[in-house]
Amino acid sequence: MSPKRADAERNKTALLEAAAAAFVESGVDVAVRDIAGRAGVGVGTIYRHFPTRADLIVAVYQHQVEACAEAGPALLAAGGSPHAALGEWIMMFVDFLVTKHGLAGALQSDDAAFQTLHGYFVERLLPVCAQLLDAAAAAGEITPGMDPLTLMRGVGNLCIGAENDPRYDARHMVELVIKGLLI
Amino acid sequence: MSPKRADAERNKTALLEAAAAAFVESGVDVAVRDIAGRAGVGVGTIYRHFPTRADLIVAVYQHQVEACAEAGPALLAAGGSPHAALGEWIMMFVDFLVTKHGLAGALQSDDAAFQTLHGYFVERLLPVCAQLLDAAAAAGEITPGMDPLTLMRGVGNLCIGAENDPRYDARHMVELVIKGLLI
DNA sequence: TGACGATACGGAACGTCGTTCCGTTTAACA
DNA sequence: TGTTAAACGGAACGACGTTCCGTATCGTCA
Repeated sequence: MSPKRADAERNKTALLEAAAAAFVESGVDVAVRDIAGRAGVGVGTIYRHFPTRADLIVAVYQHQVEACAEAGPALLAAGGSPHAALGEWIMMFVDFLVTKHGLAGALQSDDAAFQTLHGYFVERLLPVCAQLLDAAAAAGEITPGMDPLTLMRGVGNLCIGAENDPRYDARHMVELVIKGLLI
Repeated sequence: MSPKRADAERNKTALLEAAAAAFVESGVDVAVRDIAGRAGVGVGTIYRHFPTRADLIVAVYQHQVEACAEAGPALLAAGGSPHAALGEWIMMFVDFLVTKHGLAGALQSDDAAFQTLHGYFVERLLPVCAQLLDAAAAAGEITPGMDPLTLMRGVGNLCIGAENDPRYDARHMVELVIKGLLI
């Protein structure tokens, strides 16, 4: 499964570090050549390790997405109300998204290359969101029937551009949504 | 003020029609050459009449934005509660946005060329939104202090991608926001 | 250790796009 | 109808994502 050759492994690591730095500095839409330059490799090497930009983005942020996914059940078990847990979890997701320049935008792009990215987030986080919604609905705190995908996509959309314009308060919008979920 | 030469006027009209058709078919991100081809002109002619893509988009949708702006005071004067008027007005805005492929996305783009577009929407619709918010706050229906720009941008963001994925219900998300505004 | 085959590398090359620029055309008017 | 200024068209340019292949390097085995 892991690459056989040592140089391949080295380049993959260098690319992940270079991409992470480039994403922070220039957003996830940074030019492929920039990432390759930072890592000291040719552009061909990028495409060999990460066939699409989405693969690279997923690899860079995998750990943080995983942490977010695991936080869901933990918040639910912490003892507060399910609706409060849902609210806190969503805010964690928002905090993650708004600090990644352009990630929220890439998440909703209809470009075929980003389907992998969208798919990964949905696959990993949607069940967590659904579990929190179910718990809150079972507790009679929110109106049942809220679609988890719509909620997650909506929250993701609300984060778009939040880092560019200080006048736009994405967190406030998300708080309105969470409040609007209540019975 | 109006162009002196008849061919210039003709081309401008042809471009507006071609752009409107192209936007419907391929979204507001359609290639410049496509629009020029539809209108039977060279690409240079596009840039002469509409220096930026935003100028063209604004020109195409100006009438509908104007209608939306004028609907605000009308809804307020119709006699219902201010919060209901605000909700209806926002839904009008949503109905407008979700039928224009990619317009919501372009609205929040941080590309400098789209500042004109963003600026036009803000300039024309923000005061209307502010008036509705003030009326609802004065009536004690919503918590005061909601920033109109945040609300408008948030609603616009919620509409992004709504036309591409039938599983995502942008209107439901906006309804949650409107409900969340209530005291 | 040295040579060989497989694997991975680098960057030139290609197509697409937005944008600019200028030689050519054409409308307006005297 | 001749003159002139305005407008036109599309070639040209640079940036970008992506592909491709000649070359370099790694791992292995005699």
